[in-house]
Amino acid sequence: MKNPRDNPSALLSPVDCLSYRLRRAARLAAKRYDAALKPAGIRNTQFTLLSALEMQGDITIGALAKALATDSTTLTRNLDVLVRRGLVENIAGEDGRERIVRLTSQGISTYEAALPLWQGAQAHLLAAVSEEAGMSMIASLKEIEIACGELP
Amino acid sequence: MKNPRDNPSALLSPVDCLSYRLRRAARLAAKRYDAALKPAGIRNTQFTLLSALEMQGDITIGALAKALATDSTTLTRNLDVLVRRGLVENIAGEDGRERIVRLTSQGISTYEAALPLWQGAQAHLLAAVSEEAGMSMIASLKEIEIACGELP
DNA sequence: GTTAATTACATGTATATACAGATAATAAAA
DNA sequence: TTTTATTATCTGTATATACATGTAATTAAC
Repeated sequence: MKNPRDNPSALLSPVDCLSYRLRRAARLAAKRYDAALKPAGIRNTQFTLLSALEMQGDITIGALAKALATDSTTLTRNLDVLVRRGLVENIAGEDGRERIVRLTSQGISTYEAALPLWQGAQAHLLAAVSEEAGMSMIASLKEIEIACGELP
Repeated sequence: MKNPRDNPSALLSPVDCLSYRLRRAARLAAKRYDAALKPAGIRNTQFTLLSALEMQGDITIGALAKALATDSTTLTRNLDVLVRRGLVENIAGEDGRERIVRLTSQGISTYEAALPLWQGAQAHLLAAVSEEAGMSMIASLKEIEIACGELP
């Protein structure tokens, strides 16, 4: 019985709800990363935005939202926080409807200060879990995303 | 190279941030469960609360917060929503500081209406992922929680 | 070329989340 | 027993999240 389809009842109790377990693990993990990133003055969610902007360069809200699989209205407000703090700036795009965002020099500095802190937290956590929950974990999470993304 | 410790650099790029991947997967999963639970008029987060109350019976905020690994202040407000909707009620405990919560009859009805909807979503998702991302997934998530919980 | 449809983003509203600090009640200490 | 400490919960504040809807700009239709 290697496949859950062979024994679906095994995970059909609400305590094993995939959404609940993901949410719960995400909450706890967020705390650890937040603690590690504290010296840089940002949260793990903000680190994700900074790293995405650092990699992608100038990008519109819509494109970034798609890349991060998040709602664009959420992204708008999350970015506003970083703009207020001077880590991100807006630029006018060719298309008057678009809002192009990029890191400021302060945003780059903050990201560079945060990167080793993040790496420490990531390495620490990966070292604490088994292989099953390490390398394969990320792959499994992506698999879940695909399964969730079947609907529009 | 079966253990991530043997090749830590593999997951040391922010796109593979465990916190980010968990958050992202949790967001997408939540959408699916929310859609499935819509006919019952509750969200997946609220379903978790109802199911916990259904199983635990009368319980204080603090005890429930510990069981759900959530902040008690968060729980206070999340429960308030359900109290406003008449699904949960408060009772005075022996200890004047405690607030004991329990399902109302309407809360029980809602839970019973939601349960098969939830089971459908859970079964659908489990059927869509491989064994690696199914049964072992939950175990891996719990392992991550343990790794995250090392600190107070 | 003016009108209609689409697109990109912002706003209103609501929930989820948690830290810091406040409040009230119980327990411990003196 | 009065004071002090602890405990349980709530409130203030801030971020994260997304749906429904609004607005402005671009494109397509006519």
